[in-house]
Amino acid sequence: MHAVDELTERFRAEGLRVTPQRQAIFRLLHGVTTHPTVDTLYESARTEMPSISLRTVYQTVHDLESLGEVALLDLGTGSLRVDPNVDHAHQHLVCARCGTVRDVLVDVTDLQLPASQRERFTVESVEVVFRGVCGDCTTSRNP
Amino acid sequence: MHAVDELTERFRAEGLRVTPQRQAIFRLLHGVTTHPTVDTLYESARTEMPSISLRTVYQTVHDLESLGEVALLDLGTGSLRVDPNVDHAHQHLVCARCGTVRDVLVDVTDLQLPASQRERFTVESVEVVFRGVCGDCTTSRNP
DNA sequence: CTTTGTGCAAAGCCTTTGCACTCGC
DNA sequence: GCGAGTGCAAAGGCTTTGCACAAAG
Repeated sequence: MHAVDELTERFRAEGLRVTPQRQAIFRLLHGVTTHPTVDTLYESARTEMPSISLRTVYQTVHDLESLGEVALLDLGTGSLRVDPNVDHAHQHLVCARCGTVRDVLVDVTDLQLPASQRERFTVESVEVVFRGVCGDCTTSRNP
Repeated sequence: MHAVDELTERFRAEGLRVTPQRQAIFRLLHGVTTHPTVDTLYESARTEMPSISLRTVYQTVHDLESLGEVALLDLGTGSLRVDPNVDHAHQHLVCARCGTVRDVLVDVTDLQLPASQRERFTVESVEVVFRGVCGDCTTSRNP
């Protein structure tokens, strides 16, 4: 995801307005390597801007998604997660215990549809989710 | 997924009871190659058993999942889908337009975590979702 | 000044749950 | 008969939306 001032330019170029609320969200997401839920993001934003509303957070992350600045992931954890790391293709590790999502670089270009399917379905993207247990959960609680 | 009478046995062996409602659901799911939502399944069941409730459908599919007879998928289409095809590993094609889910056989055993991650995350399963546009949607509506 | 963004609260969608009754086994 | 299953309706999460006001450009 781009930095705050670059996002400001991009938003204006698209006819979108840039408010202090939006800039706070830009700042919170920039450089982050986690995958916060919308609610987490909302709570973080509230610490520095107590009156911000959940609606603003949703609208802003959707605008960011439209511009291709973030990806919104539904990884089956019950809520939307914002992935600000959209530059290079990466996949996700999802911990079944704590729900944490982590990036992992796995080359996925080898994954091709069998020839029989290739004419009947146009692939636009491939998502790979590794489900399992993260290191923290393994050490803290044995099954 | 097993046939109705085999499921009946399995359920009883687990101390679960088998009712006409459950058998109707067994019947509707057996041999199906689609991935119905819970609601679709509910509507189908109602045609032959009008008094059945949504709760029964949810409880039954969860019981089936516990026995490993079906998989419950959250593919980001907004609702749970029941996949009665759990025998051999397969992946999914999800149409971004109509939401249809289709199976596809793609060998995924080559997908390994990089060595750096392998000690910090225990993979239990790998899910691959191909997102794109299915044949029906391509022919019926060009962008 | 026009138009988009914001805050609040309400509505939506899907899934889960509490309760009393039914019915397998 | 005991206990799991059922139906109903209500409650729970998370996300979206209608409205009136505020503020960006």
